[in-house]
Amino acid sequence: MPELPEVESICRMLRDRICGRMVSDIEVMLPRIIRRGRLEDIIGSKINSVFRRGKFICFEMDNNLRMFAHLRMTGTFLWRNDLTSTPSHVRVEIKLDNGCLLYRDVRTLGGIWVVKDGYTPWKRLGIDPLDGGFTPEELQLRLHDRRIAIKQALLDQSLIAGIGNIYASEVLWNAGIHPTRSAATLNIEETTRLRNSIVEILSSSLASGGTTFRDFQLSDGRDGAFQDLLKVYAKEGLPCLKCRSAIRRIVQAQRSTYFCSVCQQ
DNA sequence: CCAACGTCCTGCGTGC
DNA sequence: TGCACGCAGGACGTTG
Repeated sequence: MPELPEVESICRMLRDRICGRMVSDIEVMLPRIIRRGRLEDIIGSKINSVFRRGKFICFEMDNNLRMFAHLRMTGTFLWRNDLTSTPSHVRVEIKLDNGCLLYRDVRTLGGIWVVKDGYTPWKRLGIDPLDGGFTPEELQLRLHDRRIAIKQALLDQSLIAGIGNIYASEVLWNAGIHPTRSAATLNIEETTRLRNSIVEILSSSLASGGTTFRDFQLSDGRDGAFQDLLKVYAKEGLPCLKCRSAIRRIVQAQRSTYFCSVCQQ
């Protein structure tokens, strides 16, 4: 499940390959992946820039067109210099003048939007954790009136944009905060710890993203080096790395949460 | 406004 | 062995 570090890593690697290149052809194998607009409209366009907004990827074209992509659970972009060996589950092919960009998505929950005005595929997008404005005070401001569990608040993209289910558990363990705590009950010390854990974990994961995705084999996040950095996610029953007590798993809002009931209060 | 829940989708692991 | 079932979860629409 690509979260901020994975999506940012993908953007950075796509940038070198496709910026300045022209779209020569399009093939859509699964039409419902295209959520808005017609992908064929970008044929003949040159790609000016690639950037990330939360977990969305934005491709900016030279003729006022934009293509957004969201990878959801299993989406990924693969680069091929030629199409001699096509991987499975490729839903969209975007042929450029120097190779081919493949959108691969096993569970097909992801989507692509093609727009020409100021339309964005998101409703409300919260602050980016790697943005300079993401201060403890800013986080406190966004959490102080939320009575939902802090774990759920971290997953709310309209509050903070980019954290997914894996890093939500990791961040709370790092900050020593219990996942079921109401977001509004965090004091400024705890909020500061949480803010620092978010920045630290996302940054370090991003830093190791380069090695994870070398050869442009971008995976769904479970296959990469990030797996080795995880401290609690999917570690139920294993000893906590701080206190050795067993990591527990609970379900919050139909999603798994992993935590240490001793270290996290 | 907030909060909770259903929906979409397929590969894989489990149990009988 | 084969099959049915449940689980994984991101974002949005609907409902309360």
